[in-house]
Formats: sequence, C-alpha cells, structure tokens
Amino acid sequence: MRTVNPDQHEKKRRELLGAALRRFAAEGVQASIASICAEAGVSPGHLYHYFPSKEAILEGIFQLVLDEATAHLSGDVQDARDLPALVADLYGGKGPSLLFDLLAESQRNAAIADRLRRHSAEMKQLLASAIARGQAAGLVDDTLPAAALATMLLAVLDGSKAIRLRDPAVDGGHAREMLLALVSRVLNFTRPAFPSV
Amino acid sequence: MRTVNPDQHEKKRRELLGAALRRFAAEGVQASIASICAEAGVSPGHLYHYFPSKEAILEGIFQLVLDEATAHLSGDVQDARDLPALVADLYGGKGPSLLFDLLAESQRNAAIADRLRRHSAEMKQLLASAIARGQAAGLVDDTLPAAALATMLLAVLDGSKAIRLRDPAVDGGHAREMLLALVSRVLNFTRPAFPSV
Amino acid sequence: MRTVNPDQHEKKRRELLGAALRRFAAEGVQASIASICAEAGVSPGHLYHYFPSKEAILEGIFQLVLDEATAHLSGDVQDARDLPALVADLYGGKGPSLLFDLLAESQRNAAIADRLRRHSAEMKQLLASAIARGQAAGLVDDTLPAAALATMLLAVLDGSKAIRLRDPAVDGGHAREMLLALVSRVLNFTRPAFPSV
Amino acid sequence: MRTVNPDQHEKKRRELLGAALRRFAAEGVQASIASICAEAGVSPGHLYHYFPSKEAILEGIFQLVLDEATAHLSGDVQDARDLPALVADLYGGKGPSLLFDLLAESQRNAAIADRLRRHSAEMKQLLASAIARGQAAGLVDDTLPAAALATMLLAVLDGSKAIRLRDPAVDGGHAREMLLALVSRVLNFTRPAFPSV
DNA sequence: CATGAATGAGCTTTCATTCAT
DNA sequence: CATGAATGAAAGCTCATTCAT
Repeated sequence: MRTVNPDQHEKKRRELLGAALRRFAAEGVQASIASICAEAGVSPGHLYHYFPSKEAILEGIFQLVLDEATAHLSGDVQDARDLPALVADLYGGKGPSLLFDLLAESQRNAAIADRLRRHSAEMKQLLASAIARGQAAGLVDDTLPAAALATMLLAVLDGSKAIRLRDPAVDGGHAREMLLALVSRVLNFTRPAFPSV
Repeated sequence: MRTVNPDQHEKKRRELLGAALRRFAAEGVQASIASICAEAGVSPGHLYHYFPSKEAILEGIFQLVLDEATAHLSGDVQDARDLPALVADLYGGKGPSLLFDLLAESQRNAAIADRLRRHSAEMKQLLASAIARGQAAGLVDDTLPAAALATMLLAVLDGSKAIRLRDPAVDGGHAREMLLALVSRVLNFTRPAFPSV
Repeated sequence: MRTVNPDQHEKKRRELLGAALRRFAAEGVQASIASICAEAGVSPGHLYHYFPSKEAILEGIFQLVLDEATAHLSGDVQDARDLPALVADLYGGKGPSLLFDLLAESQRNAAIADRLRRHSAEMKQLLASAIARGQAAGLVDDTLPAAALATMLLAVLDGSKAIRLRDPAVDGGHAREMLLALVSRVLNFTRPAFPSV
Repeated sequence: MRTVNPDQHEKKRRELLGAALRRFAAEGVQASIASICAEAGVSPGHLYHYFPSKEAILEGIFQLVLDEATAHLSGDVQDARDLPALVADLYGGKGPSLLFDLLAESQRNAAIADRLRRHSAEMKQLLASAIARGQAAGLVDDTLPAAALATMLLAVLDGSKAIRLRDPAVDGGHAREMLLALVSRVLNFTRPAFPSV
C-alpha cells in the first residue's frame, strides 16, 4: 500500500541514462535499445517504465550533457582572470563526445534544437557577466560588447573540440594550449601564447 | 554487349551522390536507401551498381563535402589580404550541414576519421602558406608559426558553424560578421569589428 | 491475519469487471491489462488477486453481459402480450456492445462457445414458455412449436443489433419500431407495424 | 527496364489476402503478421510491399467479405419468387465467419464502419428493388415500403448467422429452414414453414 | 543497364504475467 | 491487501541487400 520511494525511481532513471550515455557515445545515436538494456543489465520492457520512447532517452542524454557543461561554468567565475582556465576546463575527456551528435541532431529535431539554444543562451549569459566584470576591471578588451565576446568564446570552444578530431597532433598534446591561445585572442589578452604545432 | 561509357557511369554516380546528399542533409545519416532511391528516381537494385553498400555512399558523400570545401579555398589565395573574406566564404548555405554528422561519425568510423584528417591537413597546408605569405608581407601576426594560425582558423571555422545552431540571433544576421571578427583576431588584424548582438 | 470478508472480495471483483467491461467495450478484446488497471485505479499485480489471467477476465465479462440479458427477460413474463415490449427492451444502450465480440470469440474459444450456448438455451426456454402461454391463450400463432418461435425471436434480436451498425438511419430512430415489427411478424401478430424508412 | 506486369502484382495481392483471410478466420483479428506470412509462404518484409499496415490488410479482408456477399445477391434477382432461396444462399459455409469480427470492429473503427454502411446500403437497394417488383406482382406484402422490408431482411440474415452460434441444434440442420421461415414471415408469404426444433 | 520482388535480421515497442516488498 | 519493478516473448514494421528477369 505504501508507494515505493520515488527517489529510487529517479536513481534508477539516472542509472539507465548513464548506460545510455555510454552506448550512445560508443555507437552514436544509432545505438539500439537492446544495446542500452544490455549495458544497464535490464530487460527491454523495463526500460519503458522509465522512458516513453527512444527519443525521450536521447533527449534525456542531451540534457545530461548540457547540464554538465553548465555546472562546470556556473561554479564560481569570480575573477575575470580565471576565465581562460575555466573555459579551457570545459574541454571534456578523451572519449568520443556527444557534442557533434547533438549539433547534428539539432538540425533536424526541433525539440532538441530548442533545448540546445536555451542552454547556449544560459552559457552565454554566464560568460558575458564574467567578461563584463573583466572589462570593468580593465582586464578584457572593451571595444566589443561583453555579449559579443561571450558568443565568440562559445564558438571557439566548439571549434576546439572539432579540431581535435581534425588534427591528431593537436589532440595529442597541444589541444589545451591552443584553446587558451584562442581564448586570449578573443579576450584580447596579449600573452606570448601558443607554441608551434 | 560493350561496356558503357565510363564517363557516363561517373556522371550517374555523381547524380546519385547528389540525391544522397540531399536526403542525408534532410534526414541525417539514418536516411534510408529507399529514400535516396526515391530522391534519385532509381530502383534500389540499380543503386547497387554504383555503390557496394550504404557505407560506401556515406563515404562518397563526405568526400563530396570535403572536396567542395577544398575547392573553395584552393581557388586563388594570392594575397593574404583576401584571407578573411575567403575564409568567411567557406561558410556554407542555409540548410542543414553535414559537417557535424561527419565529425560525429569520424569519432566511431576509422575510415572516415582518416579521410577527415587528410582533408584537414590539406586545408591547413593551403591556409598556412597563404598566412606565411601574409606574415612575410607584414600583414599577419608573426609571433606564431603560420601552421599554428592555420589550425586556429580551422577551429574558428567549425566553431562559427556551430554557433549558428546555438544562437538564432547570430544565425539570423551577424554570422558572417562574427566570423570575420574572429578571423581578424586570430590573424591579429586590428579592425573595428563585430557590432553588438 | 484473518481472511478478508468474502463479500468484500466479491464486491471488488465486480468493480474490476465493471472497469474491464468499459475498456473492452471501448477498445475491443485487445484492451490491455494496463488499460483496465488504469480504469479501475488498481495496480496490475493486484488485479491478479482477483483473476488468474486475462482470459478469465474476458470470460467474466461475457458472463456479465449474458447475466444482464437473462435478468432482463426473467423478470416476469406473465402475459404473452408483454412479450413484444419485453423483447424490445433487451435492446441495449447506445455505446458499443460486446455482443459481436462475444459471437466472434465464441467461434474460436470453446469455453466461451459453451457458455454462450448454455445462456442461449436458457433464454430460449424463458421465451418458449411465455410463447406457449400465449399460444394457449390464442394470442400467438400456434402453427409452429413455441421452441421454434423462441429461436426465431433470438435470431431477430441479434439481427436488430446488427442492423444498427449497418444502417445509421435505423440506429437514429426507427430501431425500436423495426424490432417490434419483426417480433410481431414472428409471433404472427397482425399489427399495422413499422413506418417507412 | 520493362516494368513488371501490374497484373502480377494484383494477383499476388489477392493471394496474400487469401492467406490473411484464412488466418483471420481461424484466429480472429488478433492473427499476427507472422502467422499470415507463414500461411502465404512469404517473408514478413515482403508483405509490406503489398500492404502498408496490418490495418490495411484487415480492411482488404473485410472488403473481400463484403464484395462476396454483394456478388451473391447481384447475380440475378429477376423474380421475387426467387428471393427466399437467394437470400438463404447468402448463408455462407461451415467454417468460422468474419461477419461478427467485422461488426465488432466497425464499432471502434470509423473507416470500417463506413465501409460496412456503404455495403449495407447497396445490399438494401438490391433487395428493395426485388421486393418492389414482388409487391407489384402481388407476391409480397405491400403494407410496408419495400425499403423497410429490405432492412428487415438484412437484420434477419445477420440474426440467422448468430443463431447458428447460439444453438448447435439449429446449426446442425435446421438453419436453412429457419432462415426461410423468417424470410417468409418478413415478406408475408404464408407457407407452412419451419418444423419443430 | 535497370527493375522491383523477395529476404530475413533487426528495430522499437507492447504486453501478460510474476514477485519482492 | 496492495504496489509497481521487472521480465522476456512477441508484436508490427523497417531496411540493407540480393537476384531473377
């Protein structure tokens, strides 16, 4: 008669999302429900107690990915001097990223496009206010509005992820340094920068 | 029973690739063979005279996309002053792009990863030599090696494509200007740049 | 741990059958256990305390439907003059009926076929004795045995339910009158009957 | 290059419908696609070259059933004296009939309901004109409009099919005679009729 | 060269049923 | 008594691919 703890339901949901994340990262968005279930050690029927459809799982995954990115940034951007390092840290792990699957999907799926845009707006806001503080302190170029610089930072972040796939030399070691150099150029810091590739 | 003109064969292959490109752009890599055949006005059996498998079609498509990008750049980069405009022109049309599908796929498909890297190396080479000429002429920052700047340009290009999906305001109008501002900053041109967003 | 009042058990069973009846009427015999549980506000596990299987529920439903029909007739058929009106009253409500599902199912399910036949025999008996009384009183045609007329009445009843599905004009308004006309003709009443359709 | 004979396509479609008819008759509308394919000796994928969905197959089947009924009647109803025999011949074979599945389904599926009604209207028309001729010849009761009598005949036909399921004695032997007796009473023939059951 | 009939494995999803709590 | 988590088989349907014509 007692309803089971809804926390447990949520916990299981997270577990399943974790399994799905691993399979999607490994196989792309084509990863089958069966594969996800095997990863999670769960029967196919059971998965549907937690998600109404495969699409819902995918949306959940993308939400997860985006939440993670936001969490990283929203920590504490007290000082504009931390910006380069902070931004560089957004730069994820070694394995395949779902970022490009997300971008690709958002071109064809309006719900996902919308979620991506809301997330990006939030990120931009966070970056822009840190930048504005930096501009006030004379640490950041103020010939451009903070919002414009924030947008450019977002672009540079995605581009840096892409370059790792394009250029194994960058991926090997200089990735972080290249990103820092790019950030500096966007924010108009005049550091010595980036060693030869 | 003479063999048909190989030119005609190649021409038909291109046509089929064009149809496939349209379907892949519209539906993503999940686009079915049947869908491509319908687009091309051809029977499924016939398609297999030109491509041994769906994967081969996908590779052909990605090759096409990459070739197009190269063709754009290799036109004539006589003067380094043309670089910003040229680079900005790489910036494709309005519809969905296959770039992110390509990047996503390259994370899981070694053959495609390889092709992407070879293409990127070629692009980098082209950009680097134009940059080097620009540096010699004193038009481009020479505190960094041309190769490093070329890599950064490639990153910025991909990032600019991504930002259009992230930020509809940018996609609406300022896309090109933002890319130019980014290019300027990478090459250390000191233009007035990018209007407020 | 006393056993719960068996009356209460029976009461709950009826409630569940009621919910099932509504779902089966609305969705046909394909209605899912989950759907029935939702209608009854009960968990699937709980349903199985009352019925060992879906088939048992279906049989219970059909029993219900048949019991209802019998109850109608067995009230009091004192006078044969009441027969037409009584028979016409068997004519159910507006919503979808389970009669045809029952007939269809009885062609493939021996248990249900058997139950249908036993019920029909009972109905026939009830009708036949009323008819016999009518014949004795000179109110009903006695050139045919009462049993034969009873069988014909049963046929006419089912046929009248079918005609409502076949002909929306009849369903709209003349349904009852048409049934009365048919009953009269079977019993050889010579009324003016049925208005033009 | 030559397109395959479309007749062959239609022929195959008929074959598949035949197989489906057998399975639906034997198992009811729950018969699975796999079962139908096994019956037809065809792979599941192939079935979908001929029908877009299971529902389409079901509609095709019902169409078949209805067409057959119409064909029977529309043969030649020259003389109203043939009506009883003709009508009685509509009375199909021994195996399970899809009539009740059709009636049940029509309560929940608008497309099928519509088809059933159009078919019934057509049947009614055919019967009514034969009846009208009978009335003109003084062979049929003319105190009721021909259309009303036709509707009653349709009801009586369905009811007679139902009674075979309700009463095995009728199904055993007297089915045809009972139907004839009912038809006579509807048309007001005054024959000796129906022997005791 | 060109068709489209045909396959069969695999897909996502549904569902009756069981069982620990 | 009552829940809902969990199962696993089977459902309808899709799809890359093959092949006789």
